[in-house]
Amino acid sequence: MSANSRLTIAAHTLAWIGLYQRQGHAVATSEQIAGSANTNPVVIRRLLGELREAGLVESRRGGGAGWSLTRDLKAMTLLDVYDAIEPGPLFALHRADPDQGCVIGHGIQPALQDVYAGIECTVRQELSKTTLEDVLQAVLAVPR
Amino acid sequence: MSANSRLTIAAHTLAWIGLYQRQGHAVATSEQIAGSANTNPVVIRRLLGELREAGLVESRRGGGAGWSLTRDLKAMTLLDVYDAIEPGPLFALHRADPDQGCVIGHGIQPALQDVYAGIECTVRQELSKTTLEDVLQAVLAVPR
DNA sequence: CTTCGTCGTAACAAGAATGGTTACTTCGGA
DNA sequence: TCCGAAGTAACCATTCTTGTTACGACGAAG
Repeated sequence: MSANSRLTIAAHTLAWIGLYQRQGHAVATSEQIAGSANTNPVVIRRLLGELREAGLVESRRGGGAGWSLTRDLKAMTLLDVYDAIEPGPLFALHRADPDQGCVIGHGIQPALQDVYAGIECTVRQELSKTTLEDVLQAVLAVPR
Repeated sequence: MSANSRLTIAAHTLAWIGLYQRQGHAVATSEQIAGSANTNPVVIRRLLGELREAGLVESRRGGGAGWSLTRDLKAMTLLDVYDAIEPGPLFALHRADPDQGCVIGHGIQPALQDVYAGIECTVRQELSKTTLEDVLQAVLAVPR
């Protein structure tokens, strides 16, 4: 499906900020997070920008600049993150409209739309069951 | 997520062949299906090739060539189709391995893998609930 | 045994999404 | 005023999907 790693990087980022703040730091920088996630700071800033628009994080500029959470990890689910960074549907319909003169071509889109809607609904339910706090605890529980 | 329409086109194709065979025809051609789905015959043949490898359809060459189902639409679920044409996972992990020296970097992949596995499991369950016969009936039930 | 329609498949191009990188401007505390 | 980091534009490489053309392989029909 050509899956991307945006949800992964976003979860990584939020867990990192959350842990860092618990260690007494006020803000985290994109460079620190990029170091942990092994990617480029601009990639992190782009993602954090979308998370900020969704109200999950906020940023400070100037001296002592960086990113911080707007609420506790317990009050943040993977669905919140997913909605913040993934715009489109899981499955796409036809690129070009099918032949409406054909019985199948005429009815296939409404028929599949129902199925797809049901699937997206269950995915969203599943995502909403896991908080970022759950993720952080699972991370810390991994033996080293 | 850059969703594709492969599952849609495959379902369209199978429903089309199924209906066509019920109308008394032995085989369907990629050109006929492409006309209904409003795409190119080669696109259909490529998809049908993958469905054939999964054992859902078979093809005949030479005179009177074309495609036919290997079993009834009732015995074919969207999960069978999905497995035949979608190789990868729904969500990807990091492109480059995260910093293993960092607590988050070390534990994030196992932690997220569990979550992702659970989600894929529910998606598969959901897909397995719908047969291609269900799809065809839903298509035929759409008012024109 | 030739013809013809269709499969099978390679090759290529367009388009979009993702991710990485560089570079520059803007902010605001020290 | 200085400086570190955000904000953001621009560009590129890669990959996936889809569409398209082209051509060989096949096999029934005549």
